[in-house]
Amino acid sequence: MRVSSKAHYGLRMMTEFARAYGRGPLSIAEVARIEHLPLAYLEQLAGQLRRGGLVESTRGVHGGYSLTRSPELISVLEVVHTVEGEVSPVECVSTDYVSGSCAREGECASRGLWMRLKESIDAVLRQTTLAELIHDQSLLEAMAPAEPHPETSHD
Amino acid sequence: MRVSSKAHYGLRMMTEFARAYGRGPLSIAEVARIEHLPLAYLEQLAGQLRRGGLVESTRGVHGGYSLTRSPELISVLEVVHTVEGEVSPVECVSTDYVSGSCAREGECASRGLWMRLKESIDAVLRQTTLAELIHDQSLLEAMAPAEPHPETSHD
DNA sequence: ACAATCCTGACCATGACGGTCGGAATTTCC
DNA sequence: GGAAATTCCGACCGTCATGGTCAGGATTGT
Repeated sequence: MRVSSKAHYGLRMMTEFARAYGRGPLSIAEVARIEHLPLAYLEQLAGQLRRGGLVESTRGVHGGYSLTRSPELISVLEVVHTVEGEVSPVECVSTDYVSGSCAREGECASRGLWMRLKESIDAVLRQTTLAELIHDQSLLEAMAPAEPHPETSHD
Repeated sequence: MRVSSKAHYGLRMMTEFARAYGRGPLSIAEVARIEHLPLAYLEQLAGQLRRGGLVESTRGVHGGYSLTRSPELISVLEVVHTVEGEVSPVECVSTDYVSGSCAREGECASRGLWMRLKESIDAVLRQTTLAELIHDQSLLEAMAPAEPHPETSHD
C-alpha cells in the first residue's frame, strides 16, 4: 500500500512544470537539477506524461516541457494515473474488471471494502491540484524562511 | 497503489476465523479448502497473525486457530498492519519516520498530500471490522441465493 | 503408535521497479 | 553549415519484494 517512486517522481516533475507555467518550456535537465532526480529516468516519465496529454514538448535548444493546462486544472489523480496506471487496491475493483472473472465474486466478503477504499483514495487525489501543491509549499516557505533545518541543508 | 495478495489472503483467512468464532479452532487446511488458497502459504500468514496477537493456535489433532477477540473488535486495519506492516504511501509519512531524514522535507510540496492520503486510507480500514465483513456477505447471499452467476461456477 | 496439526527456516522463481545507456531526431544559435 | 541543446526511443540491467514451495520438527488428541 504505497505510492511508487515513479508516481512520486512524476508528481515532483509536474510541480516543477506547474511552477514554470506561463514562462516557456522547462527542460528535464533543469528538473533533474532542482529536484535531484536522475535525468535519464525523468526522460522516461516525461514521455509518459506527454503521451498522456498532460504536458507538451518542445525540442531543440530552448526546448523542454510545459503543461497543456493550467495547474488548477490538473489533479494529482491524473498525474498518478498517467505514470502508474489506475490505482486499485485489488484487481476486482479496477474499472476494466470484467464481471465474473473472479470466481469468488459472489461470495467475496471484502469487495465492498476495497471499493470503498479505492473511492476514498481517488477522492483525496482528485481533490488536490498541482496549483494547490505549489501554493501550499510557498505558504510553508513564507512562514519559516529564517529557520532552515540544520539537517536538511543539502542533497 | 495496491493491496498485496498477502494482505488480501490474510484478510480472507481472518474472515474465516471470524465465521468460526465461538465454535472452536479452525485449521488452516479448512481455510485453504474453503478459500482456495495455497495451504503452505497460509501457514506463514497464520504465523504472522499469531505473533501479532490476532489469533491463537491450538496444536494437535483438532487444532487450528481462533480469534483472540470478538470479530466486532478486530478492524481490517489491524489485519493489514499485522501481515503487511504499516500502510504508508511514502516513507516520510510513516510513524517511525525520523524528522529530517528526507533532505527535501522543508521544501517538499507533496508531503501534506501524502499524509492526508494515509489518513484517509487508515480511516477506511479502521472503520471496518471483521464482523461487518461477514455480515455484509451474509446479506449479499441472502438477497441473491437463487441466481448464481454462470461464469463464477468453479475455482 | 499414528495421524493431524502447528511451527520453522530455507529455498526459489518471477516480475516490477528504479535506473542506465546509446543513439537518433529536431531545433536554435553562431 | 555545424555545434550544442534538447526531446525521443528502445534496449538493457541489477535488485528486491512477492508469492509460493518444501522438508522436517514439535505437539497433541485418539
